[in-house]
Amino acid sequence: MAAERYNAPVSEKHWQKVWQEADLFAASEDADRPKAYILEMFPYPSGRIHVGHSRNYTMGDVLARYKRAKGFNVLHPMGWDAFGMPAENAAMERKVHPGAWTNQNIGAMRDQLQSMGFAIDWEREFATCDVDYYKHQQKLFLDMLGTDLVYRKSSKVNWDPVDNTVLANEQVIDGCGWRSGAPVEQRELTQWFFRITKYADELLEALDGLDQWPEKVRIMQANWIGKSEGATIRWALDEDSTPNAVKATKIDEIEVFTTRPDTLFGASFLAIAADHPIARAAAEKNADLAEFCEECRSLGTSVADLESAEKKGFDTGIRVHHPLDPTWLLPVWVANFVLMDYGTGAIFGCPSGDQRDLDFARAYDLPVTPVILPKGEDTATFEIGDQAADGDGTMINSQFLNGLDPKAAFNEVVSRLEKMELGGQPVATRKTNFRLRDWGVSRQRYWGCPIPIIHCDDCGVVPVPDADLPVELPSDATFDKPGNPLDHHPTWSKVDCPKCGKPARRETDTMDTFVDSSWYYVRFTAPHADKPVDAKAAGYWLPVDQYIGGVEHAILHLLYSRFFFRAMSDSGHAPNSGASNAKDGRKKKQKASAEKLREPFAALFTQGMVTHETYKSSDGAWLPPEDVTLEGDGKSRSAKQTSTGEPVTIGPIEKMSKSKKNVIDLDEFIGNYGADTARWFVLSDSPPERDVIYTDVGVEGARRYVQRIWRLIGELEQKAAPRDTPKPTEFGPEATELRRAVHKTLHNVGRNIEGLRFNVAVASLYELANVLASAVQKSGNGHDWAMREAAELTVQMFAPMMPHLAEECWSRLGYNTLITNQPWPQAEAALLVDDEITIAVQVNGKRRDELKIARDASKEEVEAAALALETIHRAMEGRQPKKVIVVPQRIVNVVV
RNA sequence: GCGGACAUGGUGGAAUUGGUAUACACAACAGACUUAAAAUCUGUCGAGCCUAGCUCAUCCGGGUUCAAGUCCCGGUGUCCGCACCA
Repeated sequence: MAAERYNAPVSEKHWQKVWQEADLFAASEDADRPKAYILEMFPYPSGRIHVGHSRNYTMGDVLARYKRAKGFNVLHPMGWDAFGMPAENAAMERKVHPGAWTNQNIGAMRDQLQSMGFAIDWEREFATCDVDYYKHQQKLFLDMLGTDLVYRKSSKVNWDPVDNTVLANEQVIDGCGWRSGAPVEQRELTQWFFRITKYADELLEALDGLDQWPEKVRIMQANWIGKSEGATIRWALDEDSTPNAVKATKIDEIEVFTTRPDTLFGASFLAIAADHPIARAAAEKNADLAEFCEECRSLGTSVADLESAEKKGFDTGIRVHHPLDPTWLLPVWVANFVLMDYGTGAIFGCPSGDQRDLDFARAYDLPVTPVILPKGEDTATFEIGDQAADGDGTMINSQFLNGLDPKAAFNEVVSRLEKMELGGQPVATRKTNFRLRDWGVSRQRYWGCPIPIIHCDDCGVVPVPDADLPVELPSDATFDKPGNPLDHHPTWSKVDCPKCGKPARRETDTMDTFVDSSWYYVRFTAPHADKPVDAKAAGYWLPVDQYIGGVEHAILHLLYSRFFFRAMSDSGHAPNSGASNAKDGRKKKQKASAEKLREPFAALFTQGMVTHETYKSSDGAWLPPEDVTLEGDGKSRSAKQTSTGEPVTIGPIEKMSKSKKNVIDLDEFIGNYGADTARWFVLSDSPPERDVIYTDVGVEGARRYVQRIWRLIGELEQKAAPRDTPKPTEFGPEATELRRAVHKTLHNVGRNIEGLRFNVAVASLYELANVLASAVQKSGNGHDWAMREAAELTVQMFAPMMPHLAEECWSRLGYNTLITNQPWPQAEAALLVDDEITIAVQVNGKRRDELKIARDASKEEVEAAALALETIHRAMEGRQPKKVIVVPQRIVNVVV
């Protein structure tokens, strides 16, 4: 028989060409077939695709090919999230235009994706930096502005005083600018915002309906939205301690938001943000306070930095009156952990009931009064140590609240405060607060979608008229100095006011790239339409049936998209419900509600990353794996640099990233092993939602399987019955055994692909290969027919995962059709169940033996058979069974 | 700091969701084929012991249950997100 090796590079090129010429993956609306929109999060064109990236596209591709075989009309597009900072950095460092750099990267990465043999409709490809894409985005922006979903307000940015430029959080390292090293300041800029908070409740409520999303993502989003029921409480400033600078502002109270008004009698201080108006005013005449506020501001705008910094405060000297006891004065502190953006920018601290407040009180020697007595504690002996009592209990030391539980106390105290007045207004008001903030989208950068606005001295903010769209980026910008190139451009921003005709200025800020990725999945449904959304196409394809991407997008990208999709609908860009698919039963049910289709992604899957060891040379530079030679194994492993022979430090296993150089380039990989091996490898072993570690030996295993299957199919083909041999009416035991294994595997592979458990599908195909290997040695009644069936079904099973190899095998089996066009085979139900099964028999929960018995044996029969076992008797040691638990087809447990 | 996850042999992991723990793969070891190597094939492979068998093992400590890798409570460790990275 032909023992030649499968030549992957040659075959793969061939079949890719065949598919392309047959135009197999072009999608079009077809109301007669159920649709499946499979989408992987589109990539940022960073330059090269590495094996890490290829994993989620492979998963999507397997699903797309599988759904196609199941008869679905599949949309599986690809595009580029092409705006963003790396292109601008490249422009500064290498003097290439961001557009040129980006397009070059896109070209290279498209080639790489195509060499993986993905079943993508390339006709629909676009990049978000294409004018034809972002002009529609400008239209969406304007329509949202028209429906009050967009507005301007002042907001803080990280400012590098040396480079005179705005810094992203990732460009701030230990409070200093990444290029200049200068301490970062905060600056207020007027910026554009999307009113995502308008949808806070809806976005939260709708999470319940996303039952095909991972629970953890829904929880994270719910926490991010952070709905909390509480109250605002107003505290009057004590006149004697209030400095004149504060009095001059006419502010005579501090409003705090709290979720725990019940602990009001445990209050020992108020803490306000460094940017609170009172803090600002007080700092004017207090140099020490001003310095402290400045210190708070130098922490930057990142919440993570703020909250993990040491908790610090500064006593302003100002005192406030307790709302329920005007003679009780509390100090007002400025604290670095209070955020101006959240609530009212002021809190009251109850140290006994909140760990952070307690730590703060202990550090600054503020009083600690317990107000909640935990269950099981005694009033007389209860004391707060270094643990706050933040649980349930009974109110104490709280006057009229004593004896109530916290929930009742909450209502009691708020009701009372609502009736009290301060300056003619109620002292307290019930309030629902959200942690979610409006989405600031202004970026002081060149490489993004221009915000289509004109600023006129007379008319103010003027939207660019539709007829003047698109506002295109100038191609002749310069990148030799820091700051926004659009600001530096000599002429671009100069424009006449569309209203009054006088000279005016264009907005030079561009949009956050998250805007680009918030609606690309809609655009894929009609990428060449002359409006942003073709309502009919969108109505047919949406929602995305399976969205696949990294967990790192669990909150921002996905929440922004959920918002943006709603905002599009509410500003006149809704998908047309009438276009929805009538033939699909499931769709029919959705049709009624499709009119208010609000969720863009019906199902979400978050896949893990591909990781790799990192290597560092003696001078601390990262080294790519191809320049590292490994020696020994286990504890004695060592490495040296191939090119220099210098010793190399083996670092931790980390996510493949360009910056650490621990990437395996896809081209190189495909050149060595072929696309199918790459596909098989990234699907193997690790569950798809978990990280997979790249190792050469793991790849070898995948490569061996490719060759092994190729050989096995060849051997089976040689010994099998000719094509179209009629199915025998009877099969011998060998043939039946083989057929059972094949059909069971078929059942499992389908089930596991559908559940995206690719590693399990792969394992069952490995198992099947072992069965096939022994089957080729056997013969018997009907066995040659069973071998042909086995060969054909096996090839069909792995076709979604290794499509090139499958085509090659299919043609070797004598077909001149494409396996890519074959329907998914149906497993024979009768072969899936065994007549006789093996169940375990336990005594007192310990397995002592197993029992072979007819599948449909009754409980009594199973029990009798189990008790008759000699081993069970021995294990019972003469004791009488107290109880015998029989779980049909599972287990018997004898309790003695 | 806050929020979310994860932890099973030397290694990646499986376990029909509470029912025979360690499927499948990798590595290792032994053997077959070969002048030799590669490739391929076969076998062994959680630990311990008084080895026809028994005991102990799913990060650590408790609990629920006839039965726990799976559920509950308390720890430890690792990873991810935290709003201008994409």
